[in-house]
Amino acid sequence: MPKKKNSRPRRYWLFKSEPDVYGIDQLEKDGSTFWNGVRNYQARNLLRDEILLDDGVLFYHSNAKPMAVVGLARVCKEGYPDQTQFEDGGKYHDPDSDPADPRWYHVDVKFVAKAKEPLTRDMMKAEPKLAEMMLLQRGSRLSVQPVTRSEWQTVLRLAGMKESW
DNA sequence: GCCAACGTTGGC
DNA sequence: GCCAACGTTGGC
Repeated sequence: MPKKKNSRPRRYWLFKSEPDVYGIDQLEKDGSTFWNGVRNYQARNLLRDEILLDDGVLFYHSNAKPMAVVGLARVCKEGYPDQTQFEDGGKYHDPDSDPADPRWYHVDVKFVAKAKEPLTRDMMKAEPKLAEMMLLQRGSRLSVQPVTRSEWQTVLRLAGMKESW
């Protein structure tokens, strides 16, 4: 069972998405979306237990030209079961997941802002303050990952974005 | 519980 | 298109 969610200072995250599948423009148009289809336990634990209402989300385009942080979102609904795991024949169907104890969770995020210019991976790599960022580490594949407050502030500054909530 | 084989992610 | 790094699966 999910542990009790205590109130705590806002935390920061980076969500990866392939723009061909779901990009920042689509999020801007939709206003908000559920971040579904994550099938990795480490990411699941974050989505279910750690990522809370009003947390900040950097929207990153992976497998794209350019690879970049392209916008800002915020969590508008905390972890709840991803229904696509129960859709028979669906792409995200997991026949081993028990509806009484769902295996996969997701959150909803709301569009906040688009970067004035995409903050490219190359630009991020050139910034010493971001050297420790998980995104930039070799072999880092987690699609939902934590970002430190200092990294968050640096990224926002470089991308010309402001928190507006 | 180990680990080889396999599948996927995602930068290059 | 390649392939390194990871995660998962399944035989033993």
